[in-house]
Amino acid sequence: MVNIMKSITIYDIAKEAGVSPATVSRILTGSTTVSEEKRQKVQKLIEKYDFRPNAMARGLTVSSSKTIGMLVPDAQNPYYNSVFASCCNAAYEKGYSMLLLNTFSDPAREKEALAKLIEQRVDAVIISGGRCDLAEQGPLSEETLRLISNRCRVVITSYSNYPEFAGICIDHRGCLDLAVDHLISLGHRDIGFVYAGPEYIGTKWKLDRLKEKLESYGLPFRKEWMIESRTYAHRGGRSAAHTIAELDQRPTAVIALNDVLAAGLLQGFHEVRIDVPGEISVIGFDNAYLTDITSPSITSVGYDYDAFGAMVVDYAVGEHAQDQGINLLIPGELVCRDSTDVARRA
Amino acid sequence: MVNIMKSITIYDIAKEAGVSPATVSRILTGSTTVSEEKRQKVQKLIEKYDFRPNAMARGLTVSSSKTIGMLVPDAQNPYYNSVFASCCNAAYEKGYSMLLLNTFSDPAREKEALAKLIEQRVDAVIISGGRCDLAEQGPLSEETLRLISNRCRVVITSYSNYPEFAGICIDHRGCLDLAVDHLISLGHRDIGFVYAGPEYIGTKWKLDRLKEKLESYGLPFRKEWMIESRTYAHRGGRSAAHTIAELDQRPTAVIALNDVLAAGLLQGFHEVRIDVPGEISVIGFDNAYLTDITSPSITSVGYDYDAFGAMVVDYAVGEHAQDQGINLLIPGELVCRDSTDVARRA
DNA sequence: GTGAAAGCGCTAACAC
DNA sequence: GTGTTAGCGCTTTCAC
Repeated sequence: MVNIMKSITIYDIAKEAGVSPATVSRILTGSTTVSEEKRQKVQKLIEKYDFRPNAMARGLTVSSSKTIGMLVPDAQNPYYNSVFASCCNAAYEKGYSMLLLNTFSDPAREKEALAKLIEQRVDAVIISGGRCDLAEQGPLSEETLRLISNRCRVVITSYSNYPEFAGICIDHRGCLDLAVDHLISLGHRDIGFVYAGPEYIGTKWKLDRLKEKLESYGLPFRKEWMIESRTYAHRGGRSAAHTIAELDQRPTAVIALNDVLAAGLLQGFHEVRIDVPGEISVIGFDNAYLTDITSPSITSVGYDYDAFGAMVVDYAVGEHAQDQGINLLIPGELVCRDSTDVARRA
Repeated sequence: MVNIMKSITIYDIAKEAGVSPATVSRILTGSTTVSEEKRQKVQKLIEKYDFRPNAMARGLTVSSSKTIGMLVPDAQNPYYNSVFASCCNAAYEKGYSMLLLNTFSDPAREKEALAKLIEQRVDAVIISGGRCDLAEQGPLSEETLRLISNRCRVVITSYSNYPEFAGICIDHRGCLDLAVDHLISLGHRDIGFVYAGPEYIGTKWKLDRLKEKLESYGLPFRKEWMIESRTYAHRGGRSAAHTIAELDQRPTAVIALNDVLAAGLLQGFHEVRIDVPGEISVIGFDNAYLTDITSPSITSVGYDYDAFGAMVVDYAVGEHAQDQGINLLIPGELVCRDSTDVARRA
């Protein structure tokens, strides 16, 4: 579908101003000094016609589109949404625009989307979630590697084992520490964990760290308190709550892999009349906005999404080109709400 | 920042295949038939090098970028996020990519973002929220109009009073009907409403319709049951619940402008020990994912976001070019959950 | 400081 | 069918 009207060009401006197109270009880019007189004249015409230089033409000559592509499994998901939105803002500040493509974690679609971004000649692609989040990142397929290689910068929002990609990753271990330390400071010693997707880095790191940490404190790491859910959705937390309710000995606090599972725990405990935080404390991760609207509100370890986005974009636009393949951690921040309280033994 | 490596072009492919660039182009676009022999040879080379045609170059010659720009007040907001995500998918199906820009409802930023999209030569821009959602849409500023006019198609995700723009709008009146009919079918006669932003179309249409509707049914439309909150956030609903709790005569059901306010009502009623749905029913709009995770879960009138996005994109890519300036309504869908029940008088 | 001209990578006449 | 060529709208040498 073509645009309705042939739009105005620097030639039109140049002719009317009685200067050369090069001069108009110089004014646009500010590359060289131009006599004040001509600058004025040209500027006036630019405003008169609301002239906007064609980014495609410019991109063609300077080999840069000033766009960044982003691949996410599902843009609807609040987490990816947050990351994307913050990247958008950071990109805007740097004069870039963001293109978003959903992959639905489908490898074929992923490849297709990547190809599309390459065609657009994005200056960088940000890959979020999916295979990149696996604890054991398989090698990139030869195809993907070739598609990417030398064509644009790549940063993944996870820990990167790929020498070609920079990784900006949430400090899952540090986040877990924050959660456990908070619970311990409230007197909890019996701590459970509800999680899903142990093959993913965020889960694995937290689980491993929890074990390490509890043992180092001489606290029990009990198998039956570590509940693997089949889903990240709230119903996973809900059924975990029922499981916990039936335990002979229950933990006094449970950590949920994310806020949605934590919300599910709340629902489940509510159903079986276990009071939160009176009888059991609950803490989540991500500090999603839903933490505020539940009853009780949910204590959560979140992150500064804006800082996250800014960091990702910094790498994407190549401000740290020397650090190819490096990994950076985004620290967590504890936000106390009403779902955690001092431990009370039955 | 330039890309690292000069990428391969149709000329390279053509030379190696011993054909002309035009032939390669023909194969790429499928515009004319090409001899099977040459097609094979070229195809092989395309795969060999993972050649991807430069979209900027193509766009420059065909005057179309195959991209759609979208302006939203805040991409973090779940509603805009949903709309954007569904547009993304719909666009993908049609071979378009989406560019997203945040305006933060700031006119200056809005103009800047619009200019940016124009520079990118997007084929269309989708404007969501902000001034477009006002019930009284002021005339477009001369500047904006000039910026847009004849440069690309525009569709707004609201009712459009602008002859230049198509409007795809949620059927707020129909949605309200659905909510009220549901409550009436449960025996409710005393119905309240909690809302914010009466200057916005979604609010105004619902409020007006509620009055109309209750009166037509001979039901009370009581001033003190119509509670205007200063915010769309959950705390608005919470304080509304407290207000309602102190009423001499309370409604048996309350409609909230959106699910977040409904969640706030739940919190508030919980605090003052009013049982939902036992003593009072609550219903929201948008069918956001949070409706499932609250206790009780929230009955809500939602919409088919995918259909919404598909419709918006259809107009954006000009499949209904003849219908410039037309308005279309997206119907609501009632989703019953646990926050509504039969009316019980005290 | 400024203009002429080449070139970015593609498509679309236009010839053959 | 296929090649030649002229743009698309910009930036950027290279002269002057």
